[in-house]
Amino acid sequence: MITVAIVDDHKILTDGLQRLIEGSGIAKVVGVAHNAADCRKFINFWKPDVLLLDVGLPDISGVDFCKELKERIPELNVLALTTHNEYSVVRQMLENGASGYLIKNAMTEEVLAGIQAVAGGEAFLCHEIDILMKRPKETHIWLSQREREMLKLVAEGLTNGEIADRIFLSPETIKSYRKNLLLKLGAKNTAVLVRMAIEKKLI
Amino acid sequence: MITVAIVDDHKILTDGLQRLIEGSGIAKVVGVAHNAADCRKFINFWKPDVLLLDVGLPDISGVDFCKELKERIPELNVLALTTHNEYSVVRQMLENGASGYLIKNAMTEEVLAGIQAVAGGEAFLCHEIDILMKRPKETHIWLSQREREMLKLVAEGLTNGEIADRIFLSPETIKSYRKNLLLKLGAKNTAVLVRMAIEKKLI
DNA sequence: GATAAAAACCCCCTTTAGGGGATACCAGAG
DNA sequence: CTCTGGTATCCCCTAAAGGGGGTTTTTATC
Repeated sequence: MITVAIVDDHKILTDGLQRLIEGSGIAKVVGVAHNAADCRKFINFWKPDVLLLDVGLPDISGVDFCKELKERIPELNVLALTTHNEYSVVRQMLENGASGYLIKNAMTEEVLAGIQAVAGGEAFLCHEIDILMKRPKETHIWLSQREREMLKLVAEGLTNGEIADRIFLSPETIKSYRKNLLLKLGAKNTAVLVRMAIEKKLI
Repeated sequence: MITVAIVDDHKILTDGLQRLIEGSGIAKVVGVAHNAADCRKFINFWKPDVLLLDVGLPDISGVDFCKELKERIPELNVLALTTHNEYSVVRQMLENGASGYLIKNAMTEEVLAGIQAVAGGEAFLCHEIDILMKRPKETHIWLSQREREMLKLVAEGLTNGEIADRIFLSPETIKSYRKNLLLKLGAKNTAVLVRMAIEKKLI
């Protein structure tokens, strides 16, 4: 019997999910948490084969939390469970140690398939995400570290001069990065840039 | 026995919710849809006492769909079920005919309490939303129709001149509205304005 | 009938952003 | 060893945004 722990702030979902998993007969739920803090407390007690981890937790970004957990418990199998079907989020989660990725509008059977696969050490992507990741690279927007950093600061409302002071670069450099971001994302101006950055979950 | 229909694109959630409701003994699920189109097709066949309606549907805005349903079937009791705990969303849903409002991280018992209340013709807000709506008006941001329209256009990346052409006003008027929006939301510039507009779900 | 918003308009002036270039260094892939 | 991508820099010039005022009319509320 596979042991599963669930971390998600939506109590209605965790409740339903628990019934669903236990009703399946292939796994049992050994723990549930609604935030990262509780998960940290109990993870060593639960010792689950699979951790179903929501990326939209209230107290920490899912990407950071996944990284933290994998550093502390390298043998833990993390199965991401989110509403985001954005390339950038999936990629960041997988890069930070997630073994699988499910979106919340996936089929119920996919949850069980995901749990079985991940518990067995395999990777697992739900159908929709699998399709998404197989699309040609050109259709995805991917930014370098610096560009993402720049985008965050722009979205915080800093001017080129302020960003320059903050990260010790020339204001002209910031200007160039900014122009490049507009080009890469196909944005007309800062307003659209910020909107796209949020929509595509780049920041 | 109360009859309930569920409209939510997250299949995992609808599945779990169905088990949860039917396990409670107070209500039974007579229909499930994962988008607005299917809901439109079956709503007259289901004739539910309560419609659990997700605000984040893929094919239409929850506010618009709620309005549409209440116009077609005025006696329908809509119980909104969403992830948004923003004043503006709750207010718009209630103004457009929702009888109750639940957030997805509410307690399981609140779902059942909400269904019972709404089926009995009463209004229902889950605890967190109730607290939110009772907060003094000053702590909420509320924009006029025109201001919201303006905010949408700004977030689309239109310049003052372009907005002026679009809605047949003077560019100077747009400028004034824009200044006022920055003031009202406490935003430093357009970047922050757009970010706040999205975060607070004002657009 | 007063009061208070919302809606629409106008001027001046400074700062910032955006469009168009160009150059240089470094690291890793082929 | 070349070639690409990331990083960092600079210049010119125009367009747009932002900060500071101000006025009028309509419409809803008390």
